[in-house]
Amino acid sequence: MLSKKTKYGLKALTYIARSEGDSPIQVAVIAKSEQIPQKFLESILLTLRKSGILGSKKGKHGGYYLREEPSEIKMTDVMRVLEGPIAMVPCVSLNYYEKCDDCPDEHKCSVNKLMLQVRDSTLKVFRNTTLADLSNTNE
Amino acid sequence: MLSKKTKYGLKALTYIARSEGDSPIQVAVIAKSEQIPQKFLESILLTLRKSGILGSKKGKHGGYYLREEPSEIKMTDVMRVLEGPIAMVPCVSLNYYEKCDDCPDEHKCSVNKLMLQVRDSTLKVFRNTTLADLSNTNE
DNA sequence: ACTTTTCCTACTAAATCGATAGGAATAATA
DNA sequence: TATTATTCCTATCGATTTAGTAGGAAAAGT
Repeated sequence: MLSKKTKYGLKALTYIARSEGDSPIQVAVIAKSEQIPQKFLESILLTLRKSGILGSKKGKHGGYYLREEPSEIKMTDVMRVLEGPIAMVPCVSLNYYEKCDDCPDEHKCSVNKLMLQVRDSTLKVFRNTTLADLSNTNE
Repeated sequence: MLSKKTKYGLKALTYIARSEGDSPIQVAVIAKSEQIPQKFLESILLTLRKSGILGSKKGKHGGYYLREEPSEIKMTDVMRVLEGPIAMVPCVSLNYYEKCDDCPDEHKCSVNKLMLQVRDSTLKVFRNTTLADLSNTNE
C-alpha cells in the first residue's frame, strides 16, 4: 500500500506545480485545498526540501517552490524520497541493495526472479513520468 | 516492501512445485530446507490452502500439495492471497476498489493516474508468470 | 516590535508484522 | 485400541511502522 505520506506528498507537489507563479506556496494553503492535516504536511514538505526537490522561504510570504521545472522532476526521485526503495525486496534494489540472510544463491531464488521483473516494470513507469505529467489535468 | 509472509509463501510454493512427487510435502521439511520458522510457515500454508491454491492431508504422511499444475498457478492469484491487493491505492484496485474520502474527482487526481500505470505494469508481470516459471532453476 | 511563516524535536495512539504457544482434530499404523 | 505424526485453530505478544499531534525556536517581512 502507498503510505499517506507519499500520497500527500504527490498531491502537494502537483498542487505546487499547477500554481505556476513565482511566489512560494504556503503549507496552509496546500493543506486546506488538498485536505491534508497541516502539521503532517509540514513534515512531508520538509523532507522534500531536504532531499532537494523543493526549495523554501521562511517568514511572511514564505512557502515552498520547485527547484526544477515540473518536466525535469522524475517520479523515480520523488518516490524514493517519499516511499523509500522502489524494489519490493532489498536483494533486487538498485539503490539500497542488500543480500538476504537466508538466500544462498540469489540467482536461484524464485522470489528474486519475480521481484526483479516487478522492479523493472515499475521503474520503467517512474522513469518516464515527471511531475509535469501528473499536473496536466487534461489527458 | 514485500512481507515475510509473501516471501516465505512463494518459497514454499516453489519448493512444493519442485518436489514433483505424488505424496504431500510436510511443513517441517519445507521449513527446514528454506529456513522458515515452522509455526509461521504453518499459518501461511493454511491460508494458501483456504484460498484453494494448496490442498492438504492430515495425520501421518500428511502434508501439502498443489491443487493445479504449476503452469496453471498464476502469480496474480498467489500475490493477492499472500500480499493482498496488487494496486498500491484502493482507488485503482480491480478487486478491492474503494473511493478515496478526499478525492472529489478520481480522473483529475495525479496519484490515481500514476498508480494506475504502476498497477497495470505490475499486473502484466504477474499475469504472465506462473509457479512453473518460478520453479525453473535454469534460466 | 509584531506577525507570519518554516523548521525542529519529541511524543503518542493505533495498526501491522513476525512471529510463538498450546493444544484440538484427524489419519495412519502397530 | 493406543500411539504417533501431522494439520488445524485460536490466542497472545513484542517490535516496528504509520499517521499523526504538540509546542515552540528561528527567520524574515512590515
